[in-house]
Amino acid sequence: MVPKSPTLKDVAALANVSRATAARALNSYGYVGDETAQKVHAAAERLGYRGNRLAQALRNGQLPIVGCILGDIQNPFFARIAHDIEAFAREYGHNLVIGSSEEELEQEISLLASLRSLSIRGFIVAPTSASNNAHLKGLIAENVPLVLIDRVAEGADCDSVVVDNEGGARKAVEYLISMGHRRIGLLQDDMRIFTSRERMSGYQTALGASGIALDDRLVSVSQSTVEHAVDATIRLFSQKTPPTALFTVDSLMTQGALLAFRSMGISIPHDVSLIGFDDFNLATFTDPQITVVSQPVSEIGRTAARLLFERLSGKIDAPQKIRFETKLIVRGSVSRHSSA
Amino acid sequence: MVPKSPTLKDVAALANVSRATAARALNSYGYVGDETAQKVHAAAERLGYRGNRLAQALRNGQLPIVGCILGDIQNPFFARIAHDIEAFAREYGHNLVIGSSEEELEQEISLLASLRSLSIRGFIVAPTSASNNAHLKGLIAENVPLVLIDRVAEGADCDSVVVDNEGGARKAVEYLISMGHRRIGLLQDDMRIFTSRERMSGYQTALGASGIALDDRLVSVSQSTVEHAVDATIRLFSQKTPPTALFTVDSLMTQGALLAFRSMGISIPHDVSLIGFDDFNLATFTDPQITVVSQPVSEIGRTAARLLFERLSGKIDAPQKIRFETKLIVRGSVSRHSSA
DNA sequence: AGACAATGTGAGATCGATCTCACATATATC
DNA sequence: GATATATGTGAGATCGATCTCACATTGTCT
Repeated sequence: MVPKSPTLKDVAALANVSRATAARALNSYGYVGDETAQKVHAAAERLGYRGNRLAQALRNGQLPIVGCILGDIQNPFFARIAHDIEAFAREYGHNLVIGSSEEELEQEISLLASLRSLSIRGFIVAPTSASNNAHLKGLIAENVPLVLIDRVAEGADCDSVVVDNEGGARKAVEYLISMGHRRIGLLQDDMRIFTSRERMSGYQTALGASGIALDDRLVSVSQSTVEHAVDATIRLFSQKTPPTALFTVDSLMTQGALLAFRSMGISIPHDVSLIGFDDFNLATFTDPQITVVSQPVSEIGRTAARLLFERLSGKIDAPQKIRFETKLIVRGSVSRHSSA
Repeated sequence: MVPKSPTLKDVAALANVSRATAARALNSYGYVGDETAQKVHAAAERLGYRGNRLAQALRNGQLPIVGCILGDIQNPFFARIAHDIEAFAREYGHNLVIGSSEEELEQEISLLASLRSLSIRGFIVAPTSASNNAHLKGLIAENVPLVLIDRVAEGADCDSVVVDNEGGARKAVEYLISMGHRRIGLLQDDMRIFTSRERMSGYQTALGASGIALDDRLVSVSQSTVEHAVDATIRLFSQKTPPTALFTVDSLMTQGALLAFRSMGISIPHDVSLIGFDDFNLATFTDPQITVVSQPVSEIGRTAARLLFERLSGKIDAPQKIRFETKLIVRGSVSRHSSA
């Protein structure tokens, strides 16, 4: 029969002191005699005492855990973000709980409630909906440390880290237009998502500025997986007069578009030009190399974590809203389009 | 000033009953009068009472959280595993804490200790070291629910989910040999890692069976990132007599190899044949499409989670050691090598 | 009517750590 | 020597929920 984990009570008993004295000795606060402290440490060592952070948390009102609710950890962008947040949290003696909203509002709400009831210390959330955010406002109203990442939510006045989605998308589409394209397709995520709205807005603004009419037939909606993007791309390019260029709103969709073009026998950039939002591992390997709107992924997660831990350590000034710039990286997947 | 979260005490006071009665009403156990139950539920509703799982956990001795310690969440293989475990955990009312060991033994030990002191319910771990595992044996000895994933550890007698690394690697190398290759390179991870050892063993066994002498110059060690793999591949192929084929032990290394070959002007499969362990999103997109040893990623995470939750629910029979088969998927990155 | 079981409820112990207050002793200052 | 401060320690309250035991009432069976 394996004994239960040693508790402070056990340490105190072995050291022949009270629990309060043992606590003072182990945590170096208040007054403790030198000899007594040594006895307590020796007892703790002998028993293999490691403490119960659960009990600490109940007394303090907070569990040293931060929560991270993203769309899908399988998206390399979110995986990188989670990785950086976990590394940051670890440096501050915290652990990271992850939850995938899977872009479902109810699931996001449920996850937040679940983690709230664990009394975790704070949240980094990529909101599923740009507009349905009473649950986020509720957290803010209760002064729960919260940082929005990758997306913001209407009326949610708290720290946030995003990139210039609209500007990045606009530059991409402007570039395609400057290369002679007029029928530019858009591979789009759910319009409830902030980044989709912003990137769509950039797409529309660029077209509008060039006097090109919006054409709904050139926009295809896909969930953010390679598989869904393959289908959406095939739908888009099976039309009678398909686009001559495609702009995709994340790297999984870019990869899905590549697979779809291959299966359709469409050559890039000969038959169709392609620009994707967000860089990815093999973007420089594919033939041709993919032109992308890159975002500073190495900064986003870390900055969000820093903002959160600043809140956790008591910072109370106005919410910080950080918006990183993007950069159009011109590689080889765009060719000039000339109409006959 | 925002009030603190309502507690059971508040609910009991509003309903004019004791805390015990309120608890019985809200959790549907013991005897509670109908009218009393209604009053308690109405009070809870009115106060927005959501409970404190921290206090519950202290009383029960366990936090409804499971921990997942993998190498690096950015590896798509681990991202998929974490995703599936989190989804499974959520169905059982648990949350998932992740920790990246970053293939550092001390970090894995520290993470495990950290999570132990939170009294979380169980662990799924991809051990950093095949042989240094006293910390894992310690958990097992204390009957902590533990499932090893992707790798096992010597002497750690607990549930595990792996694939046939040795067999998969052997098949890959046998295939290269059958295509006439004799100088077969290996892009390898740290040899402390179980999967590296196994895949190396498969590589060696296949060469040995064909009477081909092992050549240390054909083995390059890399950490499991695209960047490191690029460097390791360049080192391997900058030799006077480089390999005519390359076997890489994970998908990030495969991608790194591709990038390295591009930068070196090496053509696949014309100049070098390539087989990678583990499939990846664009393996069928690249030109040529990459031949891979595929593992059932959609099964691994879920199976590990199922085993863990079976333990959590009281299963006490002998540890289950599951080993999935792999499959060689022949695509276009291997060509026949004929010596002049 | 009496015995026994079912029903309903509240008080307080418990989980394990932290913290405060009370008490005792030692030291410093006037 | 008296007073104030510093030092050292233990008892028990506290966090918030669950659970057990004690007590009271109601219902059933003989």
